[in-house]
Amino acid sequence: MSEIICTVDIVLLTLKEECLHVALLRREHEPFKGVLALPGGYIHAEEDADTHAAAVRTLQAKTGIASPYLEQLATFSGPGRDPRGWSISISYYALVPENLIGEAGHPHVELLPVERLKGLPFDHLQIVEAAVSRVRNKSSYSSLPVYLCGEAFTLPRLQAVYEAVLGEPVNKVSFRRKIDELGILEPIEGALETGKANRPAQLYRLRKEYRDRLSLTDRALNAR
Amino acid sequence: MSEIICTVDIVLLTLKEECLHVALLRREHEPFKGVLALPGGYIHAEEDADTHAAAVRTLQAKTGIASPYLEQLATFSGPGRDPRGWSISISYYALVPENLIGEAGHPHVELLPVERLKGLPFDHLQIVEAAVSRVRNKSSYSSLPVYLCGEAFTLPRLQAVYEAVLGEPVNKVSFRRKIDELGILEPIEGALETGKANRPAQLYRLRKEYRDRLSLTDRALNAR
DNA sequence: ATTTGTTAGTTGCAATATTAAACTAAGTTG
DNA sequence: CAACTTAGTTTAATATTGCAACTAACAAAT
Repeated sequence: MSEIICTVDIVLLTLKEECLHVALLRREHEPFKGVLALPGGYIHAEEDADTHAAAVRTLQAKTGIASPYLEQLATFSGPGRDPRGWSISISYYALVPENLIGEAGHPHVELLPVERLKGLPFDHLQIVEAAVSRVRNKSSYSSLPVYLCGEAFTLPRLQAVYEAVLGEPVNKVSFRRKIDELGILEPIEGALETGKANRPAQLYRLRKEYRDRLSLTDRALNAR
Repeated sequence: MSEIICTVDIVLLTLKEECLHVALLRREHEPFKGVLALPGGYIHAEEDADTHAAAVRTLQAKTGIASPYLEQLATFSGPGRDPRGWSISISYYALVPENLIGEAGHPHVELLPVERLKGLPFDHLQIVEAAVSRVRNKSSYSSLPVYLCGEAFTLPRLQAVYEAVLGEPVNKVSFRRKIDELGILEPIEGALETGKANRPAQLYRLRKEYRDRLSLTDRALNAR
């Protein structure tokens, strides 16, 4: 009955040079040994409390990155996607600030722009595309992109992050109003981003209660 | 490695007496023999092209219903959800008009209101709640609820369906404008809903290109 | 045949939301 | 200290929404 191969795959996304990048690793074993692929691995029934735990464990083991925003994306399946046989991949996506990959991430993690990816094994291209599409969609009516920022950031920076994810400019006044309505940010008292040749910007941080919870709006931030 | 139990479960939803109902069946085998549960079953690796095909097959076999709007919901997993061992349920949700369950559906299908469900085995309550929540959310910015209507329906009827799903009244003028913008409907030439003691309403049908594709708006139909 | 009641479908307008453009604020650089 | 640059706010125009009132078209009652 169940000679089904059960795995998890993680689409770890970050913003690098104002473009979404996905973290890939060279496979250590066959099939596709040496080929760049999504971090993933078998579910360990003895050890994992559920597939989310399997994804957390796998991401930590393969990339060194712990507890980012991690959400289930979808399950991909079929007899052809893995040459070893009928397989299931419960895929997750994660968003992290770029510096976190440099600091906590293993040195062999490679970041590639999500546009014009090619040569990915299995159905990993399809999985990445689904993740990017999900992130773009969700970003237009939620606080999702804040997870691409670090601890502290300015509103102009956050706006640039939204614009990079959405792929289009957004109105400054509307953006600030929507972010205000989301109620997710708090100003860091007395902390300004100085050093640049202009008026310094207020630094903000994510409120504690939204560290791993999204905030949603009913009106989109952009025009989609 | 893989003594993992792989199943699909389907949350088949319909509108009955203006309330969302879920289709349940009494389990024929242990565990939970005789208890009302979601239609579901093992993935057949020899036979199924993927989990979507497994869901279609299972739904057809257990309820007699073929090719409704069927979409993947999420994957539920863990050692405790099924007493037989570490298991995975790739769950799907489907929307059908009520009469379809009466006609094509097997006679032992039971429809229960999704509110105040209790006594469901496994984590089926959680799965139903996730499905209902997804449907409510998606309905506010898409054409999803049309799949709860039959072949032909009037705009006032469709509005009542939206209101039942969303759980709140929607503005008539705005509703009609949004539905018009969705571009999913075409009037059935010369077909009016007669017989009632008032002006007859125009009958509409879903355009061919949207029979299994949603149409989305960026502005919600309601206030959420 | 005409009036009454009821719901379908539209129109006009007031209230609300969005956005562009202009403005003020506050720093660095030359 | 004038020039420049970006932060953040204000104002006004534009677009969207939603209420209320309207006309339309039927059946049932008179």
